[in-house]
Amino acid sequence: MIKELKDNYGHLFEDELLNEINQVGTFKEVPEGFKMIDIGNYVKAIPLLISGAIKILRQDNDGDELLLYFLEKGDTCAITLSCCLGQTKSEVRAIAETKATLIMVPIQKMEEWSGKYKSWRSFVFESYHHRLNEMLETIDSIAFLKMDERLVKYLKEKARISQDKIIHHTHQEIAYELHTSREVISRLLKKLENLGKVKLHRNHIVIKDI
Amino acid sequence: MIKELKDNYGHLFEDELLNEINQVGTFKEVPEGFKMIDIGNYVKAIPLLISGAIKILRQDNDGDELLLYFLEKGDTCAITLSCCLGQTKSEVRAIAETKATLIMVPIQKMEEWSGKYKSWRSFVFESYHHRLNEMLETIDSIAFLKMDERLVKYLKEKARISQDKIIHHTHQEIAYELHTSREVISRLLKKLENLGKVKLHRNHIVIKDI
DNA sequence: AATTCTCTGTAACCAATGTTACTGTGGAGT
DNA sequence: ACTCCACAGTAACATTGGTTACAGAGAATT
Repeated sequence: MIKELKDNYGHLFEDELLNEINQVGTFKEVPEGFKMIDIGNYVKAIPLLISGAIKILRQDNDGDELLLYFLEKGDTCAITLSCCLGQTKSEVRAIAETKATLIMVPIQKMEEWSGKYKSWRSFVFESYHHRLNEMLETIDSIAFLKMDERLVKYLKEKARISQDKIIHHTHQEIAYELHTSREVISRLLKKLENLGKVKLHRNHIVIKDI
Repeated sequence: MIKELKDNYGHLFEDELLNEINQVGTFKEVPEGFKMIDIGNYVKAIPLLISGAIKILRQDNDGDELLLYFLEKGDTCAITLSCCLGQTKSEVRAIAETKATLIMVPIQKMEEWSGKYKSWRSFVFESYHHRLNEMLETIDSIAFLKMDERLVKYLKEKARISQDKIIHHTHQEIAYELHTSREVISRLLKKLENLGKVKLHRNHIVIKDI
């Protein structure tokens, strides 16, 4: 494991901390679509993402979903961190967007390292900062953008995250993540296709120029 | 100052830390409507709220506003904290919702105390946790609720924050904070009045039963 | 090949919200 | 008392997005 650790977190943490992580952390590989945390779950470990992407979703009481943001290489989940500390239930769902590898660190280390390593504190604070900004970005999108703009933003982000011009989702799946209906997404995608920005296929969408 | 400190933060911090805060912090009183931080400002001090309430607003490029949440007694602003650390500009605007008193702590102390006092770390983490949850709550409202439900929630929250059944706002002001138009608010308020839930007046609204 | 199932396309309609335009009204200032 | 002005009421209309309903096209299964 130590190599992946160094490659991804070596510039952040001192050797001593890297060694500690290496000792107590467990390496984990999850397939695409793997449900890592569900709403109401208690969190037992802090994930440090090595590769791949995790999507974080919010769900209301009626089961309606909304995509909040993605975690990428070098990220950890700030919401998880605060769940660890407060020993509270998760307010969000985390699902592997792509195949992902991560290191799981037992939550007891969280507080211990926060006192001991300045770099760990910085990492945690930085992570919170990053996450708050992602949340603001999400709020901007749903508050200030129209659905067509949100869809374009969504497609761009998906393409970036998966490093692939082909979005492997059905219209229904996109509709869930943007919290709208399939018909609306079909309608807007067709408009984008007519504008030459995408090419629609069964089960996937090719990004051309957005 | 030490009395206010003890009263509001005595249960959180050990005496040594309280003394340090007392030494380096400056007491500040701001009137209702005072603009404490604007978008793009750099943050020079961490506010610890003693009394009153601060509203946190988001604004998009077109100047459209949206109320995010309130800070109350015992709270600090997590967004401010992360701005301090990263030395980045504020992404939000902070305005005193009521007359407020607070203690301003120089940002250098942030990192120093984080290493030194467990209680300070807990406070900061707890604060982030709280703020992330407030953000989720805000997202829920704008993503999952209709405008009439959002308005009711808004009125309740305003009444709670100001401890007053009378909301001293014009329809236009409410419209800004909910990011909609004055006409929409007037329409919905009139419905609420017809249902006997509020009583409308010029420049204020009396909450009756919501 | 026939059947079934999922996904997509699309029209028609409805509900919620935003916009335009105008009226009335209470209070402040003269 | 008169004028002015910010605020509130409201109708009519436009737009966006959500819903219903149904058709057709692939893909998978029998």
